[in-house]
Amino acid sequence: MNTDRPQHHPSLRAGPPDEPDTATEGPSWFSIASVERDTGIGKDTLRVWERRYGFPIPLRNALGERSYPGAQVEKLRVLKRLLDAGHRAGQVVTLEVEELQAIGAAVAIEVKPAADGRLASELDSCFELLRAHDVDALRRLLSQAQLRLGLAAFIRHILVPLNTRVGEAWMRGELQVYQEHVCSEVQQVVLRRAIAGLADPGLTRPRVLLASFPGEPHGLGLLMAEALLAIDGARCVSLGVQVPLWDIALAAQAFESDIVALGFSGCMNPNQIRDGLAELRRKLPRQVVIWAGGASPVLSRRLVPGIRVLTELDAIHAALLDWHRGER
Amino acid sequence: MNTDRPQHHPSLRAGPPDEPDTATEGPSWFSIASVERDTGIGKDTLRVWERRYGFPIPLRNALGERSYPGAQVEKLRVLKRLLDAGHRAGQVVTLEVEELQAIGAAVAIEVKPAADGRLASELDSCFELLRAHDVDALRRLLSQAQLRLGLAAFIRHILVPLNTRVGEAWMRGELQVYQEHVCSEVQQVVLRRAIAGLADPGLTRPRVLLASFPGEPHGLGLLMAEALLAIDGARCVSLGVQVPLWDIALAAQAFESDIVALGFSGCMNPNQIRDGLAELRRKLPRQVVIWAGGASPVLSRRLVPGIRVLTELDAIHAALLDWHRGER
DNA sequence: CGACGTCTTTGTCCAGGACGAATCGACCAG
DNA sequence: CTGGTCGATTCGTCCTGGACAAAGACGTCG
Repeated sequence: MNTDRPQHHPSLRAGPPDEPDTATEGPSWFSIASVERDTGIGKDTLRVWERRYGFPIPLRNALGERSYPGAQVEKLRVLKRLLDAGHRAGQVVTLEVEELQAIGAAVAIEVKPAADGRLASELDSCFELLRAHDVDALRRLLSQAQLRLGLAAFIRHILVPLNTRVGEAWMRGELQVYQEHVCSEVQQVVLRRAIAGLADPGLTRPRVLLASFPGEPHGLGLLMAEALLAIDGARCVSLGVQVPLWDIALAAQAFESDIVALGFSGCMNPNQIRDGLAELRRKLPRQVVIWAGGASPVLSRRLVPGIRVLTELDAIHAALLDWHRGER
Repeated sequence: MNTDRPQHHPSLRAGPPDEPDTATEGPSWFSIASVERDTGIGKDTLRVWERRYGFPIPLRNALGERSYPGAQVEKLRVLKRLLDAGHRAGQVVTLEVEELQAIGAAVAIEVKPAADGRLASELDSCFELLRAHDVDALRRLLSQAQLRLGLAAFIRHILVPLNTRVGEAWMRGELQVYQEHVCSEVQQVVLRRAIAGLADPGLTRPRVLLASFPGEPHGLGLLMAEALLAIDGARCVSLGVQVPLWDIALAAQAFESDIVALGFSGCMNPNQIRDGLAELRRKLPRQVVIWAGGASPVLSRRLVPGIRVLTELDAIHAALLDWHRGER
């Protein structure tokens, strides 16, 4: 379970040792394992891209191992997001970073529903606070918006558009990854507080189990779903992210869940989703409903039967009504 | 970025299709990629173990690809935890599951400081509620304990021992993985609520940036650290888990952090920790302090200079005092 | 009993070949 | 034009088997 070394290309040190890299620049070198971790692109894929498309072409360290410059890793990050969005490797791998960002920007302008003015300006404020690194003010603003709009509207009209916007800004290179992290963290704080403040649902049904598959690191969507479910009186138990299939099935049994709700972001392997859902469907008793939600494109395509796909959060309310009506 | 298939070993279906696997058993097959994800053991390692130690020996599907039975995956999970605890592969890989669990149980009985009676019984209650799947009662009990003991004592005397105990119980096979997930989730809810309830620290120093490296999925320790720091008046910004080094450095600059606190659980690759810390130390200006905390055994060994290692949460308070005294 | 050198263990990397599933694109029928 | 079928291509992942360095274990000598 070992050995991994970013940097230390012998003759290629970053700068004079007494002038530490200012963090805004200063080249670093990454091993293939680091790159896999940081980009989510597998080692095999990296090697085969090199062979087929001529990118990335890492340097080699004294041992003959690949040593990727930071700039290539950066480009790989952008590539990965484009790939997650449905682009094909052969089409985009050879392009320059600017072209990639142009593609990202292009999809962005398409969607601009221009909500009600107040919401729009609130959204702008959030975005600006994020850019200004004012975490406290952002948290305050979001909390206020949550109280004013109510939890459901807050999620629909603030959080979802905010996340979309942040993702697009990142793709255009206007936002750093850490700002996305900060944004998630703040949203999580606000959401969890709101959920905790909801009345205890008591012994009502349905009982919903929330989780995401192994390989799926994003939990924000799951949390939003939990909030919306809790509003409608469902009893939620969340297992958090990265739960093995086996344990989802066991938990559903232990908690006597009526519904198992899974969240999938775009960064998860489509095949894992498909096969995992099929496997889970097989493991769970027939009367347990499975809901699959999230931004992953595969969900829109044909899927395993016996799974209800909720491509947007709004669908949760309707699906709950259906459940109460006895459909499943 | 594709292709991964648990199950479907052609001639080896789980059971009659109209009697769905009861989830408590029912064999499944896993591809090598699934096993890597579920166990954290790399593909290369799995193949080399097979060659060297004769375990695991997966079946092969029609394509000649490895197809791991669920039982082997289960054993690999136990193995991984033992390895994380410092055991050597050659010593343990060939043992039977029962022997492995015996090893796990052995370390468990060593530590039994037998705290004050009330705490001990409270701990027992938590554990029992977890076993009984009573999430609501567990959350209630933890919340009450937090209010009664205060946040710091709550973390030290309830949460830390509880997690130790849950980990050991899992190792002995008394608890399922999903119960660990539930336990984490509940703790997270209670902790976040407590943190949100703390008074806003205002413009005090130090400003602390919290994060974990890519590859480190556990955020609970980070959250506990955040709580303890917030109690002592530090201004915390958390980036959450799995943040690329680069972005930690950028964020430290953007937020003008005085301290960067990293969390490492045992499941992270030791080399990644060592190299990552060295790299980060190089990226950050000298006046920014780096704290590395967590359960990972590497932290106890000699490490990069310029990093302060906090092997237990209690050390945070002292370290903060040192910081205020101007040491760094 | 501690410091040092040697042997062994162990995880990761490499090359390059192979293959199935998904996608594309041309063609044809309605 | 629309919609569907069928080969060609694309693309990610898996395979084998060899290699090597870092870290641990072990024995020896001061």
